[in-house]
Amino acid sequence: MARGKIQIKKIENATNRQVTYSKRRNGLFKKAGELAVLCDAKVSIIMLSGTNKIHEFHSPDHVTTKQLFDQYQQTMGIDLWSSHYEKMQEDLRKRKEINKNLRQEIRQRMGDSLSELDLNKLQTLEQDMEKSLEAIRGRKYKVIGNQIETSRKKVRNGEEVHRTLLLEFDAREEDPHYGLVDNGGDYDSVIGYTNEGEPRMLSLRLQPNHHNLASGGGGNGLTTYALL
Amino acid sequence: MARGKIQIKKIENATNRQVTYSKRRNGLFKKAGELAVLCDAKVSIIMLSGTNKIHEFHSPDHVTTKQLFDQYQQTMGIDLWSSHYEKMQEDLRKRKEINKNLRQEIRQRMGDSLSELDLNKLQTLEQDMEKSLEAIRGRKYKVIGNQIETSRKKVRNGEEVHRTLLLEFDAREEDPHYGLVDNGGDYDSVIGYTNEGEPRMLSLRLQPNHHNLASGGGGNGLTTYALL
DNA sequence: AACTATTTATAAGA
DNA sequence: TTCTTATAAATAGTT
Repeated sequence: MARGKIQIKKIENATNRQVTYSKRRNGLFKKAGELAVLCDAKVSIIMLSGTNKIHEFHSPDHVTTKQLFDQYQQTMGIDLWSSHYEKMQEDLRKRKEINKNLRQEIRQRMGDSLSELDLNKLQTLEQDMEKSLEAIRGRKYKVIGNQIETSRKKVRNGEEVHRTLLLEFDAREEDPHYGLVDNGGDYDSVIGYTNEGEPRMLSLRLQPNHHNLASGGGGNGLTTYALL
Repeated sequence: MARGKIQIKKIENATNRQVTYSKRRNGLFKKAGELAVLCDAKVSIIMLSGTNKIHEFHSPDHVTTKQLFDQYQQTMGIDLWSSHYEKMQEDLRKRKEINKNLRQEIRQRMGDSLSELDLNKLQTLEQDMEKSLEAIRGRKYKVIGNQIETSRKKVRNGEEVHRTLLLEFDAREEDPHYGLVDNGGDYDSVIGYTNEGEPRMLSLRLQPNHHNLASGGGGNGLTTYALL
């Protein structure tokens, strides 16, 4: 446009290109500003240079890019980020709906909000609940059973410990040198229980009832003791 | 800029302003296009005229406004709508969590996923369910009761209609000129039922049983008829 | 929308 | 970058 016409195609010389970019950018912004004033329009220009630098022009009404975008949307009557948003909003909507239904179902299963159910549905729900209640009771009994089993094992374990202890007592009586043996056994820990921090001591005398000792091999050699 | 310099201030003549807007807009867009090509830049112009019409220019790389905005954000390293977006995501997250919990609760109320409940919770749940089941049963019986009541009323209504009809038959027999009277009464409609489109006719003879006719005032004067 | 006198933008050089 | 300046391009007022 001056000192010779140029072809409108990419300027290969980088420096030259940069200079032209700068000059023409100024020109463009100046024109934009004039246009905005002359014609009472809002003009925004956003440019990304080849080196990814951003240059913006906004006529006084626009001030910020966000304002431009907001106004753009408002005027266009669309939501530009709806592509992002719409899916999200749809998801949100569905989830709200599901949520509502789940709550409703729970309420019905809790015995509220039954008025909207007809006889058939009530019948189904009742049967459903009976089945579920059965399952819960079953589970409860299973848990109780497990606990009984566990405590039974603990008791048995305790008994075992006692028996071992008593056998040892017996052994000591018969062979006193055992009295100094530290066999490292910690029976308290075996039954998961310690007297630690309990200064009170319980002393007791145990008297074996030997009525079963004769049963020999195979039998589990139960020995019971009576507390005196 | 031609045929006389102009002041850069709002053109008061509306037509003139509109013309200038159009001309200069074209000039601006042309310059923008040239700049984009010459300097390998991305240029977007968004204009809002005084009459709120939008005009846009995008160099080929930008194509859509959304792309421009996306690139703008990317290059600026900011997310203009993160405030919107983040709130939404947080909401979505919460709702998913609630949803999960609701489902879990329902599953437990349905008798599944009980393994994570201890005895205490099972006990509570069982009692809860019993109470709910009671409520459901109660509601069921109420619905059944209502249905019975409704059907009883329908039957009673039907009986009433029949009674009225039969009284009329009696009246006609005693005073034959009623035979031509169209009293507009449509008993079928009273019981919500029409024989319309049913060409078949049922003729029957009715014989009043007068055993209650003597009861006089106050009594509802019931008369029963036996079908012959 | 077309014309055109004039202003403005700007390419190349400094 | 900025200035200069010859020249291309844009455009205000007119038709």
